[in-house]
Amino acid sequence: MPLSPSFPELAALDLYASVVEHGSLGAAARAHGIAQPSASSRIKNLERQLGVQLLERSPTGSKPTPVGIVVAGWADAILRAAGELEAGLTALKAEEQGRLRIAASYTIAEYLLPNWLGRFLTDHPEDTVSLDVENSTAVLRGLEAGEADLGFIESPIDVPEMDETVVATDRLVTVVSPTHGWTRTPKITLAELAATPLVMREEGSGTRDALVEAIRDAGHGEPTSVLELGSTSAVRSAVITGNAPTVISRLAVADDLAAGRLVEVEVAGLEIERDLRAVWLRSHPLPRPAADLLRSLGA
Amino acid sequence: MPLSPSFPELAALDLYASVVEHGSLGAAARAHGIAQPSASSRIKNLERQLGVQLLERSPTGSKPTPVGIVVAGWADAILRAAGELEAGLTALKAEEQGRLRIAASYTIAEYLLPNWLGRFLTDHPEDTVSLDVENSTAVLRGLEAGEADLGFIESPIDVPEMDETVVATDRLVTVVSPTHGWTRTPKITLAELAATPLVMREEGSGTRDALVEAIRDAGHGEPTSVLELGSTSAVRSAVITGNAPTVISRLAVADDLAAGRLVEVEVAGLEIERDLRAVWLRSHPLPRPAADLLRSLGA
DNA sequence: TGAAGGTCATAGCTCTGGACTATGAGTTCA
DNA sequence: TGAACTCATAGTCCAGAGCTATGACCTTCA
Repeated sequence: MPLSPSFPELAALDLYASVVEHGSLGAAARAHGIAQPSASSRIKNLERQLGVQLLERSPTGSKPTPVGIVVAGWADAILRAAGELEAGLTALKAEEQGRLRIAASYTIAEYLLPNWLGRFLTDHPEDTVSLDVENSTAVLRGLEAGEADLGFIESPIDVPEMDETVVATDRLVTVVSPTHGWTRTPKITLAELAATPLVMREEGSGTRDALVEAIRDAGHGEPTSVLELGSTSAVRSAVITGNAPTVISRLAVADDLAAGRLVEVEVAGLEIERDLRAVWLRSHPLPRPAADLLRSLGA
Repeated sequence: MPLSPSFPELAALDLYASVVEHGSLGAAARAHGIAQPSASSRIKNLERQLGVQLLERSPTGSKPTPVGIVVAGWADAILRAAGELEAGLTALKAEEQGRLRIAASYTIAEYLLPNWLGRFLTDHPEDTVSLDVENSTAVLRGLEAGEADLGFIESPIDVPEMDETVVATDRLVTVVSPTHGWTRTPKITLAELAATPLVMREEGSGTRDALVEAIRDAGHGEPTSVLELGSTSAVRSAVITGNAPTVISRLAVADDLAAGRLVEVEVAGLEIERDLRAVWLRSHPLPRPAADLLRSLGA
């Protein structure tokens, strides 16, 4: 569902955040490299679009109104998400040219790398990072071919000439919307899960394969799907607004769980964990930026 | 720090998300009520701004490229945050006119209510909600004066004529950036925390008071601050980019913890929990929309 | 095979809206 | 009292995004 057509633009929210931070329209204008009257009119326009007054203007500066404070918090969340896109994209765009060349699988690239890179680039402004998103085998191939310095993958490797270290853990979790009956049950059995139609990814997805295998190994046959969707975020949305459970990467729903949009359900006997690993060629000493990045991950 | 000046606008990201969802530019254009060539040029412009090709166009439709898939995920996170602002603001704007009138404290209004309301309004499109953001005493006063049907507060109440139910729990957590030494220590003592300069809110903030009290009660004197900031999000940012710990509401940093931008540190003997409660006047039967909302929270 | 119904891109026109400069009014402070 | 801030208004200008019309390409089906 598209946003309302009169929803303010990112540039306006960004400017507003700066006004709150600096305490004046003029200072925010300077920070954004625009003229003060432009800032003034942009904020006025923002208030018109949102339909509320955000600022108390005075000859000594501008302070957010009570409503403005709440809006500033929400705007901050949007801008943070935008900052991640920017950080991630910078690396994606750098392609082969970065000083630190990373190859990573989808899940890691989407949910973890933008943060890691953002932090890394703040600490090491002189470095540049390039990112390639591929599946695990392609990541390993890229390392062997010398096209990447550091790889991030989701499965254990079996390659003697590579070193590895675990940098994070992912787990498949069973989640439902907060109104679902399972939120009031202490623990679901694997048989119950297997008997319940789920929202699922299409066939061939790694997540789906792992779940099917776990249920089959436990002797409960095949899980059935009530809906099959082509992307993780489509599955998320369907579960939030619908009434069917799904089994999904915890990374993909971490913020939904934190915010209460989704609730995790414990399933007895279902424990699908995977370590997320950094890998690199043992024969080459780890380049300095790569070692710095690993260190900043606490690895 | 402002976003890059050529950062794409929300409208463009929103349109792109629709293209990925519908599989064609024309269909997305229809969903947004614009002409197909406008969508075409907007997406082309988006690709120019981001500097990457997002779509594989063909006479049968458009599919995201590998890069496009990753970008779609990031864009989705931005749009979700924008949706929350929209949901929250709709209620704020409704002021006194909503059928369900809510009064809530800042923390709940900022971090929880947009979700709750978004879900509630999806399930009950015929209802309207108005929201007032105030401190706890004002919330109770609003209920007594009949200006609100349902209140949300962070402290226990002591008013016999009110009913209440716990809808969520907040906890003050000690957090540091992932590079901080404490991430490698099993457990910090309260004395250590008290002896370490912290990033803090200004004096008078509820969070700060609770912490000071806990440390004083344990006989460790007064905590010191290395930096005092006026808003929760400013504290968050300072801890993420800096090297000092803070003690902060878990709700405010839930996504940072999930994404690894911040790490929680356990402090022996520091356990500051508060139940977040819905409250209402016992004398009035809870209006139907209010009861619906509480039910959708699982309360 | 050819017409119908999809896809997307290009061309050319229109006009809105945001940016700028210049100015003025209000407040604080030395 | 004047300098140095604050913000708002007025007037001008032009880039950019929207629209319609059209054409090329592909698939489907009678």
